[in-house]
Amino acid sequence: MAAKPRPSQRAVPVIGEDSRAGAEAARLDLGILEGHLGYFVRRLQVEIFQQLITALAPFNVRPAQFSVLVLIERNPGQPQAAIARSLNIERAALAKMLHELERRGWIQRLPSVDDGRSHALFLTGAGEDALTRIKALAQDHERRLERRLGARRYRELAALLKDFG
Amino acid sequence: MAAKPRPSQRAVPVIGEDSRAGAEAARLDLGILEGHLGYFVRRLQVEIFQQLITALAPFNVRPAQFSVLVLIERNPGQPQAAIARSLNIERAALAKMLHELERRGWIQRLPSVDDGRSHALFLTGAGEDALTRIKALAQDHERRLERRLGARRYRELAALLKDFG
DNA sequence: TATTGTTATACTCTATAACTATA
DNA sequence: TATAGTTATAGAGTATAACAATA
Repeated sequence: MAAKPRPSQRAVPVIGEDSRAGAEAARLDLGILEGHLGYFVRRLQVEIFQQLITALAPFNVRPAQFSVLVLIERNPGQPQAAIARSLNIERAALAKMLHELERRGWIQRLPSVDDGRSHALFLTGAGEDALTRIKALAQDHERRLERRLGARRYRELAALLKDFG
Repeated sequence: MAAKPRPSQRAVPVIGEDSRAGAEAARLDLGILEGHLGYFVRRLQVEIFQQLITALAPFNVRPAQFSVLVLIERNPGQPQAAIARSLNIERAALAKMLHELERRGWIQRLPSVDDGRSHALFLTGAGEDALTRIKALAQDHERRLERRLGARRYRELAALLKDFG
């Protein structure tokens, strides 16, 4: 079928309500995607992470590494499994990540006194120093995001997302 | 340093306002992550996509493939670059994805009449049939998501995310 | 010169499975 | 038997660079 499909090449851009000056490229019709929350959540998440990665580039830290460092700082002595559960990271992935953070001299793994199987995680002094500066960069990023979204939208989004856990 | 770090193994779970019955595992203190919108956007996005992937599993379709099929259906004859731009997908990644969709017999690439470099994209009959059913599964998923978030929160989130473009 | 589609590479993430050592 | 940590693998997503054909 469709041996001779109509070449319905409509160069007419289907733009939505957003018709700013010099809209660079034609936006296509999103169809049913307009009704899918996940599409918009994904786009926002990608934009935020791209900017966060750029913001943390001076320390070559990825968002996931940042979140692990923060949890270790706030919950010293916890085993890997607890960190992994709290952040929804696979144990295997976390182990690899911790090797890298240990190689950089930012974290320590000490044998747990309670449980011979587990490691108690701590930041080193260098890790604390690095994280202090990384957190400052992350806060700058967050303030830029707040400006980008507008203070009201930022606040409402945060409230909606936080009380759904 | 920290030759003898205090074994501050506090098994006391730091739980927030969410103290449901049988809170399975101790939630750790998220620290500064509580103030980062990206953290919560990411968690929601991961949950939505995991459920969507499960919902679309009968057709072995990934979210990105789904969005490409929808855009081709709604914008027949468009070249690959237009799809890639609209969905924020790399041209190279889209080319690979289209090969797979073509292999399944869901899409066609015809030489563009306007531009010798580009391919005009169309769904095949089989592609239209598949997409009709895939969209139904996606809609079921969306209704589950709406129930999961609550109708009010779902509606407010959608409104906030859609008008930020 | 710039753009379209393509191939190739690399790196991250994610998901599994299998293994050890402990519980 | 279950759990903690490790290693290995495979798949998907993302980001680049390079190339041929065309504009």
